[in-house]
Amino acid sequence: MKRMSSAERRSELIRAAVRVVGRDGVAAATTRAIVAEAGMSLASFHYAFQSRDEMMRDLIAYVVEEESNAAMQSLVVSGDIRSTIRDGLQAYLDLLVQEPAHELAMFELLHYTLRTPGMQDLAQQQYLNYHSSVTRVVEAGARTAGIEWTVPSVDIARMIVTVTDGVTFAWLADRDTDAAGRVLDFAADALAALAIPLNDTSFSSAPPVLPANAFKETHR
Amino acid sequence: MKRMSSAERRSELIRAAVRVVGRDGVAAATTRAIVAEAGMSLASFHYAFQSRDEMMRDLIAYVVEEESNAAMQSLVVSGDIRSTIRDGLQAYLDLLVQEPAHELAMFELLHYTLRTPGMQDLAQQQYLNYHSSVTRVVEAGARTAGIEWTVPSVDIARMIVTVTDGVTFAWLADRDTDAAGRVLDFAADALAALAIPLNDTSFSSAPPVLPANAFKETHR
DNA sequence: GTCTATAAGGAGATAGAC
DNA sequence: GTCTATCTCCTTATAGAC
Repeated sequence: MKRMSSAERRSELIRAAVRVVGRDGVAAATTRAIVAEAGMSLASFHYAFQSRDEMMRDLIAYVVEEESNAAMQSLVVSGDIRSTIRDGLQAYLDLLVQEPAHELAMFELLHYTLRTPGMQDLAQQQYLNYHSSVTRVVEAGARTAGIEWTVPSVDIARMIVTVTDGVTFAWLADRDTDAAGRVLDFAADALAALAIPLNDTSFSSAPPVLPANAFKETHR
Repeated sequence: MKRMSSAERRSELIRAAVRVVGRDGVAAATTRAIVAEAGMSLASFHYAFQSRDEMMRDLIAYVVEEESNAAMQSLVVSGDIRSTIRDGLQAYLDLLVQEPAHELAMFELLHYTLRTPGMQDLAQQQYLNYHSSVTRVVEAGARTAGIEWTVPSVDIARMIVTVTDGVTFAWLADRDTDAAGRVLDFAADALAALAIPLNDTSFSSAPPVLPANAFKETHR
């Protein structure tokens, strides 16, 4: 294989590992499977990384970063707050149905961090990241829809993550998309009940502007 | 080791495997680890089971059955429906905090079924079981609390499972018990809003009786 | 029925030629 | 820097003595 810097090689290996994990799962992501996917020799792996665990740490940091970015780039405001929430949740469900292996892989990676000694901190970081990303989306959504949350937005975010995680797990098991949709209906109603319209007559008139879109993938 | 019937040996191996999976995870539950836990020789394993996968199938059927039973045996009615729901959810959270490895193991087993070819049906069965167990609890709870659900009870059950799964995952990652409690507060409010009091003047007077307790573990 | 010993293969990691 | 060949360990599964 041609020469490349250690950094290049690490990045190519990580991207190969992401594909293997997404397709076949964490357990199948052996060093051999990863180098085969990347078209490298086995020795190159250990030239770039000291160990498989070191690579896994980097891989997890990489995907968490990627997902947090994805969460921010898609909130389509659809009139009232209830529709906005419901559409955002639906967009996540669509994503899940379209690429189930990806969501399953994210759960498996979390399990890996929870089971691997010395990596619990990474698991905590992973959810801290999700929750703060979704919090930002929730706050942007409130401004755009002209509402105010009656509970802290970080709690709203946690509820959204709770619902998407729960729906994901059940759907992965039973593939009942209609039932998942009914749960999202319920969640959207319940969350919208925590919003109150901003009294926008108290100031001039211009409704609070700000982001044009954010939401959709919710997280992960 | 002393002689025992094949059935006995299978059951002892499964119980040993449950302990290993609960303590160290699915990946650590090798045939060697299991027979060591059970105090048997490696050959005994393959005398009782044709393969490790066959044992895993039996193990999963065993724990699913166990959990479904557990769900039914604890609903403490605490006055109104909102408190009943909240207390049931809290009991589940207490269980999670007390024995996190157990809940993590249940998720890992579901992943195992989702990833193992020819076992997807088991995953479906697993959730069908949970949902129907919780449905029965939800219906019993309605009768005891004298309310009626405004949506099918199987949907109520699915929402409860969604919330407990989602809360479990986030808690396993960040161990934020207070935040988990706030999500459960919200869930209890939202679910209680789907109940309407039964007009118990329409019949004689005796409120619908029935079970003395069911709930608490919710599922799993 | 139950054991010890071993087969057969896959894993992570490394040595050493180029 | 990159490769092939190999080391060592651990896995599931089986053969064959008792």
